[in-house]
Amino acid sequence: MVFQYTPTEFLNLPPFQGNKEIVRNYDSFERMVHFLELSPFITFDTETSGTAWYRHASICGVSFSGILDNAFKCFYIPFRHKTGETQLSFSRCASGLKKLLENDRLKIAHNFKFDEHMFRKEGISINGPRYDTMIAAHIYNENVSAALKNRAVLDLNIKDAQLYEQAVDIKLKELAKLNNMKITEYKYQFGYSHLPIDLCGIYACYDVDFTTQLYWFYERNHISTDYSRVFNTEMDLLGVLCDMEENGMPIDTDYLFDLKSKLQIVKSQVEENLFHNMRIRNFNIASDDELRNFLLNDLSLPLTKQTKKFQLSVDSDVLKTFSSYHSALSLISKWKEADKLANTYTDSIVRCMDSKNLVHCDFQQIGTIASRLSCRNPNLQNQPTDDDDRAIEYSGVDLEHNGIDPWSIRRAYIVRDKSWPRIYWDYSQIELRILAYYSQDPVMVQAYLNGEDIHSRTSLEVFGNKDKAFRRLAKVINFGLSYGMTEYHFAAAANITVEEAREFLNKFFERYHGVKLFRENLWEYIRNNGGYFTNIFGRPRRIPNINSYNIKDRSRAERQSIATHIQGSAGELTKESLVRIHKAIMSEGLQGLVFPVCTIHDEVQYDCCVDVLPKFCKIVKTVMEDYEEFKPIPIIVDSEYTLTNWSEKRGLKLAA
DNA sequence: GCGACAAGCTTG
DNA sequence: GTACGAGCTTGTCGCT
Repeated sequence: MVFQYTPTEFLNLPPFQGNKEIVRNYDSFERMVHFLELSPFITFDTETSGTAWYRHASICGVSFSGILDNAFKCFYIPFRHKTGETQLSFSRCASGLKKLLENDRLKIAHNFKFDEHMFRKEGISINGPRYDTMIAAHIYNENVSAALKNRAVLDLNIKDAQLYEQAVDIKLKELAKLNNMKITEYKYQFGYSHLPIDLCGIYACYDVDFTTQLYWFYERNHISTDYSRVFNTEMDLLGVLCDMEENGMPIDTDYLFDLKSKLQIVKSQVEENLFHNMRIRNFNIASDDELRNFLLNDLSLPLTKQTKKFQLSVDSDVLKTFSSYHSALSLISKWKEADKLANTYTDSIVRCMDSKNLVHCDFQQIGTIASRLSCRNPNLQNQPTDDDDRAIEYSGVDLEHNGIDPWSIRRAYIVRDKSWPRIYWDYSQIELRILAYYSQDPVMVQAYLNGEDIHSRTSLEVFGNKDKAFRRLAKVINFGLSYGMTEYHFAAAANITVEEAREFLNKFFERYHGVKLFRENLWEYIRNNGGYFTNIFGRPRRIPNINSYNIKDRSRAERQSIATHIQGSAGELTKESLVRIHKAIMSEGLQGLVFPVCTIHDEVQYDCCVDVLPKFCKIVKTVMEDYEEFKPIPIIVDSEYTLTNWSEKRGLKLAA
C-alpha cells in the first residue's frame, strides 16, 4: 500500500478550532472520558474501513462531543488507521468507551443505526435515550437531502460545511488512484482507514460539531415534542431495525446459482431461435435503441407509445400489444424476463451475503417522502412474487393448488432452522381501511363493519354487478384511490375509453360521496395551510406545489397528497407495530426465542422458536390490530408461515 | 474510465 | 395527460 500526505492540503480550509482535539495518548483519553462523563449528552460518530459492518468493515476512529461548564468540545480518537501513525489500542480504551456509551444519558448521532452496528460489532451496546439528527432532519423537511453537511449548510447556515468532506474526497480519489482501484471499489474495501489521522480527525470533529448543532437546532424547532409520536417511534424503531439487520436473512445460494444457469440457458435458446432458426439479424435485445430499430425497421411495426422524453417506447406492454404481429415478440419478452431475473435477483443477491450465507439489508428510515421504510443492499421489498402462468406451464396446476414456479426467486429465501418457522403478518387491505377511516364514507364504513368483500361491494355500487370481470375493474378503481388515480390511467388499465372511464368514476364518487368529499376537503385544507399537513400519527408532509399555477404540477401535487396521506398512515402503522412487538418481546421474556427478519410496507416477518409459537402469534395479532384511533374501522392482520422457504408460505391457523 | 441520465423492471 | 412510493440494472452519452 502506498501513502502520501502533505499537511499543506489544509491551508485553504477553515482553522482547526481550539475546541477540537485529536486524542493522541491515554492520558488525553482519560481526560476526555472524564469531560464527557459529566456532559448531559454525548454526540458520537464512527469513522470506519467501509460500510459493510457485517463483513470486513470496522471502526478505525471515533469522534465525540459534549459540554461541561459551558465549554463545548469535540474529540477524535484514532484506533486503527493503516498509516503507520501512532494511535491508541481499541481494546485498551474499550472500558472507557463503554463508560460513555452504555450509561443512561442522551446519545446523539447522525445516522445512528450505522454507528450502533459498528459498536455492537465491538461488543459495545448503546444505552440511554437516542436522538438521530438525520431522522429529525427528515421530519423537519422531507423534501431535501438529510445528509449531514447538506443540513449544516441549509439548516445551520454554515456555508463552508462541505469543505472538509471535499478535502477527504480528494484524498480518497488520490489513494484509490495510487492503489490502482476504482473509487467505489476503494471506498468499499478501505473506507477511511488509510486517511491520515490529522485529516480524518479534523473532519470527524466537525461531524460531531455539526451533529450537535443540528440537535440544538431541531430541538429549538420542537421536533421531538411537536412530532413526539412519530419521533419516538422512529427512535425506538432504530434499535429494532438494528436487530433485524443484524439477524439477517438466510439464502439458499445453490438454488440461486442453479436458477441463474437455467435462465442463461433459456436466454441462449431464445437467441438461437431468433438469430438462427428465424434468421433474424443479430442485435442486442437488452439495448432499447437496437430493439426499437428492429421493431421499426425490420418488422415495420407502427409503434406509438412514447417515453417521458418522447422516444418510442419498447417496454413489455408494447411487446405484448404487438405480439400477434410476429412470433419474435413473445420470444423477446421471454428473453427479457429471464434476463431481468438472472441479473437482478440471483447472484447479485449472493454478492450481498456474509460468510454465513446471510444477507443484511439496510432499512432506511428516511428512504421515502411518505414515511414508509425503504430497503437496499439488497432490496427485499421488491423480490418477485411467484408467477401463476409459469407454474401452470411447468407443473400443470396454479400456485393456489401447490403449483411450482420454476423461476421462483422467493424459493431462495429459506428459514434459519426447521424448528424455527418464519411467520408473516400482513395488514389486510390496510390502505382502503385507512381511506374508509379518513373519509368516514358511510357505504365503505358499513362494508368493513359487515366484513364484506370490498371489491365486490364497489363492483355492485358502480356497475350494478359483481361478476368476475366487473369485480376486476372495481379492484382497479379501489387500488387507484390510494394513488390519486386519473381517468386516463383507469381507461388504459381497464381497456375502456376515457369517456367511459370518466362515467364510471363519476358514478363511483356519487356512490362513495364521502370519499369525494375527503379528497376535496384534504386539498382545500392543504391549500389554505401553505402546503403543509399531518396524518393521524402526526407525521408532517409539505407539498408546496398544491398551490402551483401550473395545472400539471398542481394535479400531481393533489395525487401526491392523497397517496402520502394514505400510504404514509399505513407505513406508520407498520413501523409502530414493529416497536410494539419488540416491547412485547421484552416484557413477555421472549428474547432469544423470536427474531425480526424483514418488513415490507404492510407486512412484518419474524423467525419464531416453535415452542413459543402460539404465545407469540397471539401477542403479535393483538398488538397489530389494537389501534382504537381507527374506530369504527376494524384493523385486521392475516398470518402465514413457512417451515421451508418464502415461496411455500401458507395460511396459519392456531387453535383458539 | 467515470458519472449522470434514461428507460425499464420488480415490489407494496 | 397512462397513478403513488421505492431500488437495481443496462445502455448511452459526454467528459477527462
